[in-house]
Amino acid sequence: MPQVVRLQPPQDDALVRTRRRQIFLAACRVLARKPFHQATVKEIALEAGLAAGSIYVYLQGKDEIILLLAESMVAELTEALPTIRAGSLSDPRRELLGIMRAALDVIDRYREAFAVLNHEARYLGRRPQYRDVLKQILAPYLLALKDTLERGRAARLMRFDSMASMVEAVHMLCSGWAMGSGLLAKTDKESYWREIAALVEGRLFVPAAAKP
Amino acid sequence: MPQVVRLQPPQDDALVRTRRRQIFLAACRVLARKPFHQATVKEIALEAGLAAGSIYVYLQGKDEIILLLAESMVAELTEALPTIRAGSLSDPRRELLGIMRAALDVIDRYREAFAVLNHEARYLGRRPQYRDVLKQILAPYLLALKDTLERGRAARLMRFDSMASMVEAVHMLCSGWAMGSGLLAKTDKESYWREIAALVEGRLFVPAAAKP
Amino acid sequence: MPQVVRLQPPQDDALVRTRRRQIFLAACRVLARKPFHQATVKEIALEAGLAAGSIYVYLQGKDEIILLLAESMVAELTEALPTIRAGSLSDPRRELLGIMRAALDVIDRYREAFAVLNHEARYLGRRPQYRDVLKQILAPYLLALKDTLERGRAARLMRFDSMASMVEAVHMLCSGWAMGSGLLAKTDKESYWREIAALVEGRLFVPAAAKP
Amino acid sequence: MPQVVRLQPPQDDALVRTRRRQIFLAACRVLARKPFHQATVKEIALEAGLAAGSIYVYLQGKDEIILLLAESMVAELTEALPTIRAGSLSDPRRELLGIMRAALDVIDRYREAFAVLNHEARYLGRRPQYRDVLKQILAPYLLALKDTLERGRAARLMRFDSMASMVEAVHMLCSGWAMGSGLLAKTDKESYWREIAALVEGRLFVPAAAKP
DNA sequence: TATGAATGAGTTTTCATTCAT
DNA sequence: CATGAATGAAAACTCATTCAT
Repeated sequence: MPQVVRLQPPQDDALVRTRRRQIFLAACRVLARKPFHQATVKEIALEAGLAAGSIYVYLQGKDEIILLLAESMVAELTEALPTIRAGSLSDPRRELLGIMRAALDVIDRYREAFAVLNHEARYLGRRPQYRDVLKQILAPYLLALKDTLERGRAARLMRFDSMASMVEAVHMLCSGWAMGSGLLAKTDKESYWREIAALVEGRLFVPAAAKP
Repeated sequence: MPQVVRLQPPQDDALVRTRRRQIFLAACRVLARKPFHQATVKEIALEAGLAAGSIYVYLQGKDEIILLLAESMVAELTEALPTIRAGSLSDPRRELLGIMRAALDVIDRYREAFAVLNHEARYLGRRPQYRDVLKQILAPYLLALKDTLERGRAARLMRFDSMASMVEAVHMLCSGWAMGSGLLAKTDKESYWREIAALVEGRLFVPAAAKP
Repeated sequence: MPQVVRLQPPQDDALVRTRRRQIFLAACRVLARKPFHQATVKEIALEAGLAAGSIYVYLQGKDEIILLLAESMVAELTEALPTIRAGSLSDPRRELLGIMRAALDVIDRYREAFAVLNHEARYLGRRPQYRDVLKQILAPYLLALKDTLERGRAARLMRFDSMASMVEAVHMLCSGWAMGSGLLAKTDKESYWREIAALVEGRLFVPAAAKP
Repeated sequence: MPQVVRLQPPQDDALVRTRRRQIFLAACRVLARKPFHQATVKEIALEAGLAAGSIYVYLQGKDEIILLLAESMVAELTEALPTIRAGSLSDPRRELLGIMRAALDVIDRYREAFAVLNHEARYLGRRPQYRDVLKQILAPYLLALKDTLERGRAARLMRFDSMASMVEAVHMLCSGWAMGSGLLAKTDKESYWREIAALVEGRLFVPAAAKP
């Protein structure tokens, strides 16, 4: 599990996990109301049921809230992977759609916080000390995606040139949701999902008709 | 043209336009380096060749920089419309692709600033005093889009159920670029454009073959 | 006791009282040197032995310093009331003079700060959110005055038409001190007091000779 | 006429007087709405029908507005003196009451501005460069008062110990009006005047009955 | 661990004043 | 004389972070 390196890590036990979960959920609630830089550390701490200063026992600074968001969301996604794999009956196409749907669900669940994460990570990722940590956090999700795509190509069920741009495109499709559901109107998740699924099936999957 | 109401705006219109353009370009440069809330008003003013306080002669507060971004980008887009219409030979399909391409170009030109605009507008738009101004600023672009789509449907060249969701979807496709080109890797604009164009043609346009 | 409502006031009441007293005394010292709008919050904080930003733990903004002045002065006056009543032997005339003398003493003790309070309250009182708070703060003093005057009239020891204008007149006599002692010369408090006392006795009290 | 010493006085003619009068009246109107330090130079200039920077042709700085207030009010009072003297039939007692009534009228006419003048002059008067100018401006009024009082005493029509404290007391009575009419309620000018007149007659004038 | 008062660096914003036109 | 755009010093206020308890 991706764990941020700390000088004096708190006694890593259930308490830490509980507290970090509290903080994550509190941050999501607060960030649904106001942008990252208007949300104060104190506000998030209080929302999490902690005193203003106590957050620093579990986080080294405000920026780490961004990492915590990424970490927690990826964790939820990762937890769903075994079930998805089990339900895909070894068909990489089902598996891909399953992963994408799971990502969409997580993003939708923490819609506002995801938008914040997406925006802030852009800048955080430029600072060397965060760049690697971020990559590390995202790794489980990206690896799963890549693995599924690769198996799909190997089995001649999917077609595409570049793995990198493919992974990226899939991620963009998923996260486009969070963006679209912001500025303009209330998009319907299910109809958005149907669009995505159709797009993926049409352009990525090798047509079944081509196989006789 | 959307113009923010000011108590005592400077009189000289040409000067105001020049200065606001300077500030817009300066803001784009600064926002390419750091997020909105880390970019200080002073920094943007200096980048624009103005003294720290002088920005307040042309802007009522830091938030208005966001409005200025929207205003300036939409203005560039709007200026391109006549040419697009002229070149479309009255074919709404060509026109739609032209508008989308123009939007993509503007977004790509001010990539980082657009991402900031996109993110901050989400929060700005919640405050009533900004909501309407934002709508007003976006209106010329959205109206042109709507008009083109409507003519396309009337001429039985395009097909879709809801106008509103269509406008939204098109906008999402265009702006997805700015988001995607941020976090992960450097996407190639032309290949992204080909994806968009293919998607629009395939799902939105009435197939030519169906017409004989 | 009039207490300004705060979102998250510090919990420890004794500490709050101590700090607010420190700030009050510091403000008095600073306002003896310069007018309210030239006295910076930082200067008052430092004079109070606090860091620049710490004043905002106990005050919501600079304006509240005015409220703090009123609150503190009225509190000192109110504390003296029991002693005054005890020493007046149930004679409303003695009581009235006692209250007026106590007011004069408080005003003289914080002469400069009182002048500031008097001036600034004029403008603060126009803003609805402050108007009621100010009234609430002054209430204990005005009520005591009114009560004494009413008992004096009921006992046929004092004579006057309007209670409201009487309260006002008495207040003006007391606070005239702070104003008079400013611009022109150093007036002698005791001789000013003799004037006031003579005026009140002569025009307000029913002559003793009229009672046989 | 009291004139502030200036390095490069504007061509002293009717224009200067007109402009300074405009500025004075504008300042009175603005200061009726907000305190001195919230009233901007620009606002006063515009209210006077001048551009923001033009005020500096007639004033050396914002502080001089205070001097202008004093100068203008004293001038109005001084202009009334001949008429008062003419109507007093050489009776210093009538003359004193006339002067006081004239002062009360001026103060009432520019009530809010007078309160500002009264408050700010307290601090302005401490700075050496302003102290003497202020004295010079007030001189005509104070001298007239002193002269009348002295003639009253010489003619054995008035009685008092110290001339200085008498002048001061009279001034306090007059200006108490501006103060009293601020914080608490709307005092009636005429009833206030009757109080003053009675007070002066009772305690200052030699009783007519004592003369036979 | 947990607290929350204290800190002070950093930001936005205002506005008196200047000066080129 | 008149203008009003430009300036930049100064001030109020915020808040991430620390640390004694």
